[in-house]
Amino acid sequence: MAERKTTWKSVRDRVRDDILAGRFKPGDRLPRDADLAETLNCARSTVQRAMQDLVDSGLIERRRKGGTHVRREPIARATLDIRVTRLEIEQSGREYGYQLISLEEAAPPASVLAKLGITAPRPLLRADALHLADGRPYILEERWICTQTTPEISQVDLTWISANEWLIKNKPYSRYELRLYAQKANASTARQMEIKRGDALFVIERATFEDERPITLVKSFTQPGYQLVATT
Amino acid sequence: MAERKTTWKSVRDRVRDDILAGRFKPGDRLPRDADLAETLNCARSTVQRAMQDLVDSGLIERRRKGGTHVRREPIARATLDIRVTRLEIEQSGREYGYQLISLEEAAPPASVLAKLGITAPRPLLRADALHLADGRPYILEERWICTQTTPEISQVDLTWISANEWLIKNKPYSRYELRLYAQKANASTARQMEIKRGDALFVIERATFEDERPITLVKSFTQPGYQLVATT
DNA sequence: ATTGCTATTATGTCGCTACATAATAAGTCA
DNA sequence: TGACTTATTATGTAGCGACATAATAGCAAT
Repeated sequence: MAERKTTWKSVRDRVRDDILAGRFKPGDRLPRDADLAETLNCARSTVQRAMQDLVDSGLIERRRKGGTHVRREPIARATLDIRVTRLEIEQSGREYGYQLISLEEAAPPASVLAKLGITAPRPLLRADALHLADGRPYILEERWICTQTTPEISQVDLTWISANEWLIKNKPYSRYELRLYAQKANASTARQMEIKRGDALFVIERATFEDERPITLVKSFTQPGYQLVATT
Repeated sequence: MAERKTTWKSVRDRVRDDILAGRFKPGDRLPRDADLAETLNCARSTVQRAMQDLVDSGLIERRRKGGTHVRREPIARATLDIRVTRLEIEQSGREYGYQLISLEEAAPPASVLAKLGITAPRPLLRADALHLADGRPYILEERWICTQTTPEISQVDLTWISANEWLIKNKPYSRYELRLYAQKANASTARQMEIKRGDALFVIERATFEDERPITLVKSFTQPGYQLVATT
């Protein structure tokens, strides 16, 4: 009899329901953890865990002494999983192919330096490559690699190994920044991806850092129709 | 003396560093929580919290009895915060404007029904609107609203209130699906957004549900140059 | 050999206590 | 009155113990 147990998730769901049902409105103050624990007949640590989860999901705000409040400005928070391109293709049942297009040391444009947080202009290694699914262009990547922080890359034969896979295995990062946007395909991109010039491309741009030191910046131009899906 | 304390975050960082530095390779098994707790001189619950965080960030996998392993296929996980358009504009210091373009009951295309999980074809309420920043088109939204699950919407004057804001305040959702992609502007979109036909638009498509019952599907066509930024 | 029960192992969850920390309010002394 | 100290309040973090649960291994009966 009685209910089986009070898990922190059930507490979270209950509080969330209260908020979503409007029993607590944006800006309202929620009961203290201790009180809630008593009414729900559980320990405060259980409530605390539930509340922390709601903070992470962006529904509430908590301040010491100030208490817990429903966020005034709700935000929708979603999680994106970005897989390695090879796996993304293989796991969808298609055959993966990789092709190095060019590899050279070059002076990056200011925008690239800015995104990597580099102040003094310096040449970087640029590697362009194509990921193929069943032999057809799937993602074109334009990559800038910091030779200063990753000198080992110069000894790797990127003709066969994707820089991405090498870096993932050999150069861990502690932080990264993602930028998502749309761009028209220019002449050379269109040619390499076998699409029409002017087609709308979804671009995933990722800059990785290790301890604030830049490692690499990669722009992935995806085939028209590509979608990134996220769920709550 | 001795070190001050062992926080679960310090444990997490330590384990993460071990993995990133290659002391544990993909697929390797990590020590049991209990052992780790002993060597680090802390409680198992502290280790457990640290490990759970690493699971959430996609670095490791845990299975009861099976133990903790470094994920073989690393995934990059990022969190996106999607704010209400009005706030996004206001917080960037620009003036927000809203304009209803059209409002009518219509038969949605199959793709819309599919994304909302509706099997039997039925008319939905369609509301198109424009969000303006400093008087210029910023986001064009094309929205389908389930009148069956949200009949109250028909009594709201959407000429002045954005359907988005009304729904957020009055119709909570428990789950949503996000789709991000790029699309060429067609003639009418281009006209409404005051851009050129064929321009590459970044599209944010969101379907919200309450308890698996569909509420609304909205496609937000963003002004060229729009970027979505996520950080770890 | 196959099925079924039991033991083992490692993680998952929860309660309780204790102390830390941040924010604020109240009080105190010059 | 103003600056400093102290108390209060509510959340944050950690420890420890206990039991739950899932996955596996081992053993036993047929």
